[in-house]
This record gives sequence, structure tokens and C-alpha cells, in this order.
Amino acid sequence: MTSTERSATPPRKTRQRAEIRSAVEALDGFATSQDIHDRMRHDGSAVGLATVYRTLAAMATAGELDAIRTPDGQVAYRTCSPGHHHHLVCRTCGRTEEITLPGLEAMVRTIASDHGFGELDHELEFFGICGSCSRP
Amino acid sequence: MTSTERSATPPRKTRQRAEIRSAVEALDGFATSQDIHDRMRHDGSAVGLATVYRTLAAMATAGELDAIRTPDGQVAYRTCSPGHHHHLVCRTCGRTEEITLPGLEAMVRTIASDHGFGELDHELEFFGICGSCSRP
DNA sequence: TTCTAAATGAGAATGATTCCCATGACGTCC
DNA sequence: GGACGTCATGGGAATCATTCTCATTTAGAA
Repeated sequence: MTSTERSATPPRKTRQRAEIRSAVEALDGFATSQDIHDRMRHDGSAVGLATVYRTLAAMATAGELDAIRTPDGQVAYRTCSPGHHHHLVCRTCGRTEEITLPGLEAMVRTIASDHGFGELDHELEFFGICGSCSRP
Repeated sequence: MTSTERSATPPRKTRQRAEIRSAVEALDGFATSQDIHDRMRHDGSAVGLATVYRTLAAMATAGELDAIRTPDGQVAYRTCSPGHHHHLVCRTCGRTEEITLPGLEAMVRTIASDHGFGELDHELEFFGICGSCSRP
């Protein structure tokens, strides 16, 4: 009842959902629901905070956005290319690069099954300092 | 002023700190500060919740414990062997296996430097369902 | 247009974590 | 062993992200 769920009813098209979508697409890096809500408000768009939370979470579940958890525990979203990949996020400016780690998935699946584990899930994101931020 | 900090003053030995340490060492898998506080209270040990939070965080910073963030955002701690490694955590029972991913670190460092990123840090933990929990 | 279920929004509620600060207890110097 | 300066403690308030509640609005089907 979690991932086997087929999109029973497609989400309705609302003004709010469209505005949230374009706000997220205008981002460079990851942003939290609050960040996006602030930005939208700043840009004159009036959408409730709860709606931003709900919509972003739904979009992430639907695979339209990537969600990561920042080191301090907040959830951040970002549009990204399809296919499995990870992120290299700058701790200072938030700039994000998508990276792929060929072979990692298979390696992990093997190790996990050696330990009897199944239904694996993982979140692997790297946080560092990008080139522009490390130059004094 | 974060990692360059030398242990200026060694922490004092207190009853609370000792009790917290043994409570953590008695664990099988990861547990949150609240879990540990509950367990201690159940075992007749009276230590303030704030103290448990402070002490576990300090122990993790000192490298005496491993801290991970669970999928729902809480911080969990566990004693573990020295050296860099990752964890395979059962979503159902919390059982934890330590795993190493030889080559991953080097691979990531290479990719990161290709992108101009430095001072890398990462948290890579796997959550799955262990053998005993997946058998009906 | 009409109707119904889904979506929205404002604020309350929740829950983990941290802060505040008066009190208590290590460790040190005598 | 005793006095003292500090760091540690604890309990409750405060914070902060996130979720819930529920009355109201609205998309989309009939």
C-alpha cells in the first residue's frame, strides 16, 4: 500500500500547484518548503504554507522532484533529471551537481543480500565546498 | 572553530555521563536520544532528557559514537567499531550490520574533485528489511 | 450548470531538539 | 581534607519544521 499504489486519481490542476511547480523549477539548488514558500510570497504569489508542504511532498512521491535531507535535518527539494543519481551539494552556496556512481547499486545489493537484507532503500548525498566558495 | 578545535578541556566524569554511556553500549542497533532516555528511566536511572541529548551529541562529536539520521529525520546513535564504515539498518526491528564499501570513498573523491568540490562529507546509510523480519 | 470529492488555507497541534538559568557536583589548588 | 571556580545538570519554557483540522473553495465529471 505504499509503492504498489498506482496513480488512482491524477492530481487536479490548480493555480497553487502550477505556481509551486514553476517556483521549484526556477531554483538552482535544493530548497526547503519554507524557502520556496518565502520566495513565492516575495514574488507576489499567495499560497498557503501547508499547501506548499503538501504539494512538494506529493511531487517528490510522484518522482517529479528529488528530496534530500540536509545535514541539519530539513527536507529540501529540487527538480532533476530522470534516472537514479546522487547529488554533490555545496554546503555554502547550495550549488548542486548531479553525479552517478556506476556499480554502487549493484555492489550494495550484493552486500545486502549477503546479510539477508532486502527491500533496500538509501539516500546518498554528498556535501562539500564547491570551487567558487573555497577560493578566498 | 569547528573541527580544528583541540579537546581543550576533557569532559568531566559524572554519574549521568557514565550511565548514558553504559545505556548506549547495551544497545543492539541505533536508538534516538529519547529512546535511550526512556530505556534508562525504565531501568531506574534518573537523568534529564536535556542531558541525554547533550551527552550523546558530545560523544558523537568526539567520535565515540556513530550518529545517523533515520528516514523520518530523527538522529540515532550507536556504538561502533573504529574506522570508516556504513550501516545496513533494518527498518522493522532496527538490527544493524556494519558494512564497508571498498573503493567508494576514492571513487567519490575523484568525482568530487572533477567538479571542483572539496571538504567532502557524506552520510551513507542503507535501510532495508532484514531476514528475520521478512519471513512471514 | 450542478454536484461531489479533492484541494486549499489559517491556525492549532505535534514532536524533536535546544535554550535558559538556578542549583549541584568535578577537579584543582591549598 | 577543605574551599572554590567551572562545568554539568535538569526541568520547563522556547523554538522550529512539519503535520493536522476542518470549514471553505474549486476542479472536473455528469
